[in-house]
Amino acid sequence: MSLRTAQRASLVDQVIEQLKEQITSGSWRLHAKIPTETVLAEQLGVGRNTVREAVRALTHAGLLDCRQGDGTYVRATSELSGAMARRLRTAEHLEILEVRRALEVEAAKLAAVRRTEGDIELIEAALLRREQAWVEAEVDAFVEADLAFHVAVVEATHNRVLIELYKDFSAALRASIAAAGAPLENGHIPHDAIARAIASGDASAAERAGHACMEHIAIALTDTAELLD
Amino acid sequence: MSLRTAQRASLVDQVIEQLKEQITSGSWRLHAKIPTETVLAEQLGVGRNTVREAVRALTHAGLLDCRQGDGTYVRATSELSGAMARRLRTAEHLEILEVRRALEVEAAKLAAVRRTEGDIELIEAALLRREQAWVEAEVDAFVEADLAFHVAVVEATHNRVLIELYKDFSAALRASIAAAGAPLENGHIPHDAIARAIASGDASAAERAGHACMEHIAIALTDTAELLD
DNA sequence: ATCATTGACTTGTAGGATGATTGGTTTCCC
DNA sequence: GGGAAACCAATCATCCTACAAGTCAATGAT
Repeated sequence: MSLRTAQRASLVDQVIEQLKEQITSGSWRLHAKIPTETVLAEQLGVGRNTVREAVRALTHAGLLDCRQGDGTYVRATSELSGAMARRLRTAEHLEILEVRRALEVEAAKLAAVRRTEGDIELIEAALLRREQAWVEAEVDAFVEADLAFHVAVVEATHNRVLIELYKDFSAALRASIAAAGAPLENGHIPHDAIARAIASGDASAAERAGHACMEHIAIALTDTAELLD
Repeated sequence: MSLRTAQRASLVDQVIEQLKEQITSGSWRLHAKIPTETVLAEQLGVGRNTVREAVRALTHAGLLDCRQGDGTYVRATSELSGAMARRLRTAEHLEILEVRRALEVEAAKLAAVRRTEGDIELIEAALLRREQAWVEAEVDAFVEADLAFHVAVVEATHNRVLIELYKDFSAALRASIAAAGAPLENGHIPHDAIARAIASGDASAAERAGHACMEHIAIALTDTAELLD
């Protein structure tokens, strides 16, 4: 047996896990204020120092944000999204797009094979919201629904590593999109072909549709870049 | 060690910075035992709780390792992929492989188009080291050269986002491989086809070779999994 | 209405007390 | 002498109280 792989979870580590659970599960939303240290200590049945050490660890990891005299807030929903956001901010759109292509095309392919009925429903619901926001020209709702669609596709792969990686990525993406000003011309990009291919379980069609989608975005990107010149 | 009592940042953050400084500067080497909490508190002129919170933050980040009743040791000299490593530790090999496939196939395709002469040299050098380690049956050197090869391919894309993402990923991968015991049967997997396709600038050949490589690994994985049953 | 004051609440820091765990030392028995 | 058990000191783990410092909103005087 290997040396100390399974060491007894310390109290602080348990608290860290529970706090992370609250964040990732959505019980504590982004920018929400979490209970005070005293309350948390009571609820979790541990001392305030234990809570503090856990909160400090998550603060250093970028998930929480403590303000003396005010409270503690959720800064990010995952540990990587903070670092990722920093990274993406200085990156070129084309570079980001190439990574998206890598992840999303593979995701579409896998999703076509593994999707459940529930996955299909989620994907189509997001697609519907996306189109509705498109005809109503609601930028925020459109971006949100667009990201929700892609996340739903990735979740249909049931690959936890891929899902978490992509969620971090898309969270950073949202910031990037919002900062750059969302180009609503992307509305006509054929997302429905992806959804259909996944629903029908056709992996190669899903791959082709994913590639086509990314190709459209690449073209839209270069178009807007030319417009800005 | 010098101790300052500036007040601009919080005390804990200052202590975190000073501890990190000791680690990255090399004053505390890898696997070295660091002073006890009490001593650190005295040296830094802060309370023991402050030291504890700082140590806890670095422990959670993967830089330190606390052992009750023994002491605290330096576990790593950089926190680049602490979160990623934690995540991959609980993941299935197949899940990780699917993400690798997504990133590496796209990387091979892009590298075929963008590689410079220098990239080709690095790739082939890594390939050479890999084969040499294979015939000499040196496990550590083989794993190192194998990862170096893939990193070199990714770097040939000249996509900074992809490069950093993959580097974090592969660093975590190394730990995972080392923990699982490297299956040296993977030696026969055709990496040279990827290298040739990239050198000749044939993107679709590179894509096919990348897929083939991942396919081989997948088969090797399921084989070893069956052997373990 | 405006603005300074106050007070409640919250996080930041300090330090002590006690328990749990580890590693080394000593002792004791054979 | 050798080995095992008991012991002890060092260290981290947790909890506690106390106070400092910061924020925010209600209060009340102007």
